Amino acid sequence: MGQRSSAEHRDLSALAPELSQSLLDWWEIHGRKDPALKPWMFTKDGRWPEPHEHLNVLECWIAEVMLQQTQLSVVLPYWQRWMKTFPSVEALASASLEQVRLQWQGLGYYSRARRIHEAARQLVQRPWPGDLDGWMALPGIGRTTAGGILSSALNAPAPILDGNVKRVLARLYAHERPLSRDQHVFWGWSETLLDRSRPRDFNQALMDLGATVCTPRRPDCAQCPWWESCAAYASGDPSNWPVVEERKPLPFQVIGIGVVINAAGEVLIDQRLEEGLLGGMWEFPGGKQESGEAIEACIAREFMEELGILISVEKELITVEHAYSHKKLRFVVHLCSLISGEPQPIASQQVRWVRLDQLKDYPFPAANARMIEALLQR
DNA sequence: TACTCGTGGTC
DNA sequence: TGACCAAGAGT
Repeated sequence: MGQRSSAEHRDLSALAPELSQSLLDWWEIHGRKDPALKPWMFTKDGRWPEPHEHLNVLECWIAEVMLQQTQLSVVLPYWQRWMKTFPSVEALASASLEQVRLQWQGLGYYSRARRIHEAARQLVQRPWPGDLDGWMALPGIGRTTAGGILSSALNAPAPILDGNVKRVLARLYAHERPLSRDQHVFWGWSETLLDRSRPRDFNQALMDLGATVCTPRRPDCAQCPWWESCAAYASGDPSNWPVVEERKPLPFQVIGIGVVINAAGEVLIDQRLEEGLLGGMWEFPGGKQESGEAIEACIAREFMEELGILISVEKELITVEHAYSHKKLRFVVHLCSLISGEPQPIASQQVRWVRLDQLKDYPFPAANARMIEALLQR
């Protein structure tokens, strides 16, 4: 398969009005228009908004960020709780980053929480953005999120390009390269097809189509309003699109973790650096096992290197397997005792002794939450 | 461009 | 049951 230029794709711009109409007709009947599913998309009296009506921009912004790489059903309870805790941008801006992280705990991609907090602190100091570039200048908001906010809340004519839309477009045009490539081409298609008179409804319809009909596996083309125009359908097997990326196997590592308990019954935790994996989250200290190294030796070494203390490593508490986006880890967790030294934040932001009943006040990543559960049930 | 950055649903 | 993949952004 050689290089293809966008000029080799069909030009659907002349057909855009017709495609938009058939998509919106489908959406009126089959779209995910349920206030229990995405409440930020509805008016306060529970109606789908008319074209001239605006929605709560804060609610849409928070939802759009939470929905980055995260499924609708997962986001909903987080969004509900978040809007009760931080009902205004002032409430959000005046909250501590720690409080914000606690609300985000379990959602993943934790830099999103830090960036929302930073954006809120900017927004209470100056007027809110009025256009795409203004929104994109805020931390954590890229073109899709900005377009989502503007089209959802204000019905402004801004295109979007999320995973659903990319898949639909890749099939519609039978694009011959993986979704990670040719971003400008996909953006051009999304903008070409966008219904300028109903951008809110159109964008929602396009995403709903991808999520419910033009699905990754076994697309239900019999229900698709665009089947007659779809190049992938015409090819005979639409599931051949999008073209699959070649994927590398996840690297695997064993991590030794120590739960040090002192005479007062307190446990030692540390806050990770802001940069990198799980930035700013709290954890039980530990680190990578080196080749040929016993796990007990690994844990003792990590505590000496990263906290400057000597510990004795005792019995195992739990082993947790956890897959991140780009690596797979096995955490082997041992109970430990302090022999000598005062813990120092050598490789972390801070270290702290806390009682077991205080652990719930600290944001922990999912793998650590399982360790805490084992510790509390011990 | 290519890589990092989480977690849970789904088959 | 491991692999794929979600309303992507930042660097």
